[in-house]
Amino acid sequence: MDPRRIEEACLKCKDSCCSRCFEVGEESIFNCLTDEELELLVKEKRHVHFNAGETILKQNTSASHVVCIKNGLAKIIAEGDGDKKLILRLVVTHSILTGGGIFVDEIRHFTVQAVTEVNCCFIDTEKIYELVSKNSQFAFELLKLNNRQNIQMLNNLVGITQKYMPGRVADLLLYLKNEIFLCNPFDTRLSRKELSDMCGMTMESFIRILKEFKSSDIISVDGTTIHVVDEEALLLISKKG
Amino acid sequence: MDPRRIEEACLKCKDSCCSRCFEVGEESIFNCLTDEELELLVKEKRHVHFNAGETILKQNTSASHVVCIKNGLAKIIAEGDGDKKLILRLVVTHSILTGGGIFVDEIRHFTVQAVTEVNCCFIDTEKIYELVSKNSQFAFELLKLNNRQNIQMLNNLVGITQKYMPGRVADLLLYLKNEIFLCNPFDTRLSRKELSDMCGMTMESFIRILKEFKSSDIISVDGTTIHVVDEEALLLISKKG
DNA sequence: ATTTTATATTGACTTATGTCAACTCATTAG
DNA sequence: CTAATGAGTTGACATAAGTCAATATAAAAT
Repeated sequence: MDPRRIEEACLKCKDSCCSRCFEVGEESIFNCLTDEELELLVKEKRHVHFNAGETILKQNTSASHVVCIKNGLAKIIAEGDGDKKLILRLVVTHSILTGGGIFVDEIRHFTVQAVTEVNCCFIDTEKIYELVSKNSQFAFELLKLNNRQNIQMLNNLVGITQKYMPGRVADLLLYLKNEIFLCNPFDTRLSRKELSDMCGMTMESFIRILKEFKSSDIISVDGTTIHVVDEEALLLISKKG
Repeated sequence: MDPRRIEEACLKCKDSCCSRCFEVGEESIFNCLTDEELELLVKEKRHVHFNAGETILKQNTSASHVVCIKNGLAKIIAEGDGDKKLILRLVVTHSILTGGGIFVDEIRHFTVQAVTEVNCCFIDTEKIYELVSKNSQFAFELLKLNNRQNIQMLNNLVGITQKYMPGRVADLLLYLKNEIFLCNPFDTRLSRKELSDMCGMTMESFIRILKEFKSSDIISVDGTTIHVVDEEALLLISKKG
């Protein structure tokens, strides 16, 4: 099939097609799809733009779509009773959000909110089901994705239950630097409250620990920008508890 | 294919075959398999017996097999640094353990230990891969299983980070009664240390809360046997934090 | 520039939870 | 039968972390 067919099928969102939501050569669960399958995916998908702060997916609503992030930064929030929140992880450019329970109860188990501007596609869950049954490699990729999230959450759970606050903050900083922003002075765009919600503690506690790290010359902070000066020290703090 | 062929292929473990590790009509990820596929699964699987306390799977070893529990009770443990442990959940008769990261890094991310006597089958991971590519319904079932575990862990994570100890103990008791033992005075077979490791707190703290619940006539306890007297009260405590 | 508003920071204090040590109780070993 | 081991229980105390209130800073609005 001519690649231009795909282009054509996706007039509204131009280069935002899932086919090129990912760089050439980049790993993606869509790589394994044939042109025909890709067209099936693309045909009815919708491209949506969100401003910073807007809610992309809301917890407890029905999981009718899978979201594929073309560019931007978003946070995944588990909303508890009251106004208690836990930010599970961040999702960046080129991520796929299956949304928690698409194969179980078709309900979203978390909220996703844009941190920066976010461009993404909404893909009908039905299409995903169809692809799983048509293309076993795709099923495999989805299983992988699921597994990875499972492992990440497990590590999170162990960290949060077994480490003291400095260890958790160290883990957060390492996560932001090495897994999300991939550069060193990095601008989180996240408030102290949001950062503290990522390691399950109060904003005040988080600030105090950040201050400790600053005065120990482990990091330097300027607004929402953080510079990891002594990564070894962070690794040590993470290990020790 | 004659069902007796399967029987024959599984001489050593008789009625412990995956085909009948599950009651007739019971939901199982193996239900969707054809006789031929079932034979593939059964042909090289091995039936293993464990005594109480024995380790079935060990964290950080390579995930070469999937385990299917024919009968018995086992606990899933995430081992942290030092001797810190977190019991993630229990697995009972008719459970399947995919082991954390079979599709990602082929490493087990948790330990599984027998609480009672456990009879189970070890199925080669390769066979699972083969079935995923052959039978899309099976892939679907695996995705479901994965999703369910993901959601359970998410709820766990939110509970542990956002609830005070009484709420977490209440959740544990409700979980044991309604999801694991499915009867009311139930014998957990678990020590106080193990129970406390399930809700991420010290044994001493756990005992104190259990005492509170006893003196409030919410539960009664006899050794490892617990009787939930006032479930409404537990639900209330769980809600309130 | 000045007011307003939200976020960040700091300090004083409270409390939930962990730590340590003593003691009870049941079970097993000698 | 006693000793010994280990789990369960309790109390006194220490501390990590949360709460509340005050202040500082930055951002936005007038």
